[in-house]
Amino acid sequence: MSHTPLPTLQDVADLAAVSTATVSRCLNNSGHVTEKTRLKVQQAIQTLGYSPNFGAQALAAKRTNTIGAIIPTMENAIFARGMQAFQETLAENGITLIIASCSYRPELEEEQIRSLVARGADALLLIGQSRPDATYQFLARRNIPYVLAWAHKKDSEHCYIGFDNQAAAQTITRQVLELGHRNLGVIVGLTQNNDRARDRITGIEHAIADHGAKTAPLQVIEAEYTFQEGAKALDQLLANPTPPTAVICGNDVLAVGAVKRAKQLGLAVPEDLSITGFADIEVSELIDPELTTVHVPHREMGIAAAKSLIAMLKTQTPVESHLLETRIVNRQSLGPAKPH
Amino acid sequence: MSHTPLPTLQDVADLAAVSTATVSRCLNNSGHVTEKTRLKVQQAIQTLGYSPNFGAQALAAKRTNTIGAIIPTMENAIFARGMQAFQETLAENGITLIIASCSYRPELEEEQIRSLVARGADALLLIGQSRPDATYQFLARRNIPYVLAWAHKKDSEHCYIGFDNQAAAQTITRQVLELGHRNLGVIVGLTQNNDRARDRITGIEHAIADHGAKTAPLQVIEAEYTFQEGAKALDQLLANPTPPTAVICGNDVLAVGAVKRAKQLGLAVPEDLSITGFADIEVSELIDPELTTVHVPHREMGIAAAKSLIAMLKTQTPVESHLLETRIVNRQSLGPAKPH
DNA sequence: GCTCCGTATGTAAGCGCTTACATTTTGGTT
DNA sequence: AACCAAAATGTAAGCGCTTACATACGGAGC
Repeated sequence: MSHTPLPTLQDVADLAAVSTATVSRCLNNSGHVTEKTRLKVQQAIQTLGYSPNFGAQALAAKRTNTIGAIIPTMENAIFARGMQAFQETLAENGITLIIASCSYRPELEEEQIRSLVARGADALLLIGQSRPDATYQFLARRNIPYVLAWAHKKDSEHCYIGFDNQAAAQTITRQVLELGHRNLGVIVGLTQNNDRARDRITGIEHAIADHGAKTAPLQVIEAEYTFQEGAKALDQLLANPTPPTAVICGNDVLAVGAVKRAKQLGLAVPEDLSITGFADIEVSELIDPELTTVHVPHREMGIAAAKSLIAMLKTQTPVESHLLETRIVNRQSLGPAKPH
Repeated sequence: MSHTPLPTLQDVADLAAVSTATVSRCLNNSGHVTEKTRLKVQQAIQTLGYSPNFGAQALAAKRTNTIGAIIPTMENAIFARGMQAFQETLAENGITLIIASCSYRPELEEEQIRSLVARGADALLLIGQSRPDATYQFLARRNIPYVLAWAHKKDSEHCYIGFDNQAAAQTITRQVLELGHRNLGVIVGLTQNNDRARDRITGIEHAIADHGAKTAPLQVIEAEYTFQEGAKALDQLLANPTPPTAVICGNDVLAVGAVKRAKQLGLAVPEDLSITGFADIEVSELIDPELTTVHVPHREMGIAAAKSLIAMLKTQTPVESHLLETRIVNRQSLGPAKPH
């Protein structure tokens, strides 16, 4: 299979009998072109099957119309729906998304950030805030706009597009306490490099402090975000001489794993043990009993993040943070504490 | 925040007191550079914080080190693990992955293919084979290598990296028949634009024909790949005056939805109704009873696809198809037919 | 009809890299 | 010490676009 070289802008210009500048102006509809010539050019593009060369465009225009996102994981559904919406919104605006994942490893995230920037990403979406100052400086140095999603912090220098993890955890914990539970267990992601997980623990602690009732000491287990780890964590919690009557999970994946394990152990959920989740991803409705969890506005968040980034790119100025609301979805896995 | 312009290759060359050609050779380690000068250059790159300009690199080298993948959906986990492995393997070879999804819509896929190529994808991964000739011609015209994953066809002009959907479906169906089931239902994805789904149905039909036993007419329901649709499809199947005793699903998501629905309806799985899946994704072990399903070598497939594409790019010649094995994972959702 | 001005179009200079080809250096031979 | 091939390095011509600036054009106002 031989191939004639692909047509270039020049070829189009020649065929349409105009200059390359005019063709370029048509392509980027940057105005100042008569309808008549626009048509001529369009015609030429059609017949040649022309399509601009990406590299040349990027080099000359100093932008790639590419936005990068680095998420902790693609393996489970936590970020899937949000990213989908993010992508769709970008696509509507002619921007391509490149996703990388970093397995919750900060040094890998750092590497991915550099790689995406080297790849020409015009802007970035990052998850949460905890990363070295050097990284933020790097982005500032290159003048790369970014938003931090899945979290929120008031009066920050960064642009957050997310929700208040602490408040959300606090709310669901309050509800658990109001149902009479006084011995709580917590299963949460590895807090080492995960500010969201830490915030959720803080929220739980605050709820307990605020409520005032005398409670057993809080038992916290950290676990990787897999069903299996959620199950193992539950085992640990139950090994305690006074096991909790309610387990608050920092994540639906963990919660669902815990529910499954509880059932295997012959515990009725929520009669013998209440379990709550966080995120409201699809599986939470799959498991029996269905999960009572914190609903996170995945799609809204993705859409808002895309819009903010696009605005930043257009105006070259920072954009306000955007706080989204979470709410409790009451399904079946949370019930009143057994009277003793 | 002002910024001095980013350092260029020339700056590095100046600082290291060599020519730009030498720096470029270091960067692409294309040999012919003394260790001593390599070190000098490395040094200069370090102190300047230099990073190559993507557009310029792409323009000059006529390649972007980018590979595109267009998958039907990111919303559920069907392709997640395979894509993760694909990505990792590409990354090891310095190649960036851009993923797009097309929601099982062919016209959208077409658009995405063009868009990824326009963005400079050097090669593509596509799912299955069914798409217009024009699309394949487009790729040939641009000389873009591609592989078709998640499927396999002997003696094809295309390079397949996948498994035999028909054979796999046939095998699990045989097992169902051997357990005495004579009235089978099928829940499968929308076959309209999904050759894998069609192949699986064919496999089921062949198994029945081969087995020879007298069976009730096969009832096939098509459904979108969501838990809810799987549940609805089961309802339809059970509405039949002689409902099936075993339901073969073309997909774990559908199967899991069906299992959940069966339990809601008070049917014991597999005592009252057997249900099988296809894909062996994470949720299949989550549901109770755990799903008996067809295990698909997700990661191997992703890795093989990456390697093939890389080889094609390097040698500029086609690469052999690669058939991967599936196997049945016997868990709990398939049991013997009730004697009547 | 002439001037003036706003709008449409053309000209051409890069953008920062890769690479074919030319040139210099190196080190082993005689 | 002179010679020569092989290896290392340098030179410079693009790659295909965008865009600042220059120019051409065409209608309004006098």
